[in-house]
Amino acid sequence: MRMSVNARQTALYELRRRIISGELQGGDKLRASHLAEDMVISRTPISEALLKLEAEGLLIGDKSGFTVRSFSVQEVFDAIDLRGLLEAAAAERAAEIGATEDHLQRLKDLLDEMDGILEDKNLDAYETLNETFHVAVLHASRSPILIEEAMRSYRLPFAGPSAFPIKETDHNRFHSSILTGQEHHRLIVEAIEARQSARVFSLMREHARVAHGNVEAALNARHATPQLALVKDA
Amino acid sequence: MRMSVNARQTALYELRRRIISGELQGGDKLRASHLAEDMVISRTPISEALLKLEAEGLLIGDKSGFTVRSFSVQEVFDAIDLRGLLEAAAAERAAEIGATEDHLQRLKDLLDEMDGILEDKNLDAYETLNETFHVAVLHASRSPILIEEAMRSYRLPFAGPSAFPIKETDHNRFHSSILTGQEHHRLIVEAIEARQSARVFSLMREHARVAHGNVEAALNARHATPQLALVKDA
DNA sequence: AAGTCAATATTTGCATGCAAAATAGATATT
DNA sequence: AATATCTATTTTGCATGCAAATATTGACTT
Repeated sequence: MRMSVNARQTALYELRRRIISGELQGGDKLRASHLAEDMVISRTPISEALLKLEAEGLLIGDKSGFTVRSFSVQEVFDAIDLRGLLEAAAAERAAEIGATEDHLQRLKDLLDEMDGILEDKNLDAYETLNETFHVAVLHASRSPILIEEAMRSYRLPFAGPSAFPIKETDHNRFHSSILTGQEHHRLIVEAIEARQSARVFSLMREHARVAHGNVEAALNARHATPQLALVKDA
Repeated sequence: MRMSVNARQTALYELRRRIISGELQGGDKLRASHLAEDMVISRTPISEALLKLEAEGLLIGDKSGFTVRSFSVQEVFDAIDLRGLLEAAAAERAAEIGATEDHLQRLKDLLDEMDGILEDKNLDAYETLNETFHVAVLHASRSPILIEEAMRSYRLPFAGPSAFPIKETDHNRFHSSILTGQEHHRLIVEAIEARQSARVFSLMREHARVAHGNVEAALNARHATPQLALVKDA
């Protein structure tokens, strides 16, 4: 069961995995003592992990004990929009201060690479690269505060830019939402380069909303998508 | 030294206090063992507090040990703008969905109360009420995700809506920035009531920027303002 | 059946012990 | 003087023990 060298990491990663994989359901009460026994480590690193995951927003710590948080559909949408908002602010800032040559080149390279991947229909690889692209936009803002906070918003398993809950269930929709997304990416880089800060703000914010439709589709399909394990049905 | 009933709270609050008050300087390395001895509690609750404060952004946890984080002036501005952005999103949402009668009434009551306080020149009380008002705007959004995240942005001692670093040093400026702020508040409530979401977004975002000037003034005055203790000079 | 309360069993909060890691100090080497 | 090497000291990571807090059971009452 032990997954990494030290107990602290074991506790944090394994616990997070269990939560976002759906192995632990929203509402489940967590017993530090039981978890410790289960992972064959002591309770000390477990408590620490519980505290961290509470700060991350995956657990709710009422007095005496932690409970796995569950999210309403509206909260899922809000978390996605929040990510869009923060990314939009970063893109806006990048346009305002002007992206460095390096940052701009990196964005263009990523665009090209993603184009290549789309031609090969290698959709799995796109998922990863998509997140890389989003992070590259954040970095173009050169604002540690914005970068930090936007990346924090990625932690909820359904909110990050690489969350495609329909990947398994609806291949067509997945493919077409990727095509739309890639179109957005191109416009976003273009707007940053042209220093159109207001425009890139709108573009980026809207770009995140592509995910709304996907979440809805996945929920209708009622397939047990791990990324939506924490979504409570109405 | 022990300040509250249980050691966990003692550790967290006391440690946070020491950081925000400037008692601990940016860059200082924290020794759990020393802190524990100093607060007459064991190292366990100290470690937990360190972890929490790292998640809060006040500490940086490099391998083996925590260091008090310090912020550049630009980072202070960015943190203020981030708060403004999140509050703006909440106000926008409130306008979009329409604030409930209760929320709107609460906002108006707070406006009146603040007016009264300004007439009495009771500026200290204004500080608290100002934050209450901002929180009331957040709640009008009825979005737990937004509320949570915006309030999180208040934690940095210079970023929250009740941070007036010039309160002590420049009474005139303090007073006039409050008057401007109160003007904004009125427009913000008006815009929420009129469901003018785009307008209230701009208003709220700009409202946070009042704080920029105050920070600059306080830094120029070079008085040791505790709220700016973590700001590293260029 | 539902509520009350005592008795019991779990579970947590927190101190502490100890091995391992990190840091600081001292001494030698270039 | 700067660098490297070894040693002594401090500090951390984590397990564990124990009292206090919490949850659970079940008998008893309404």
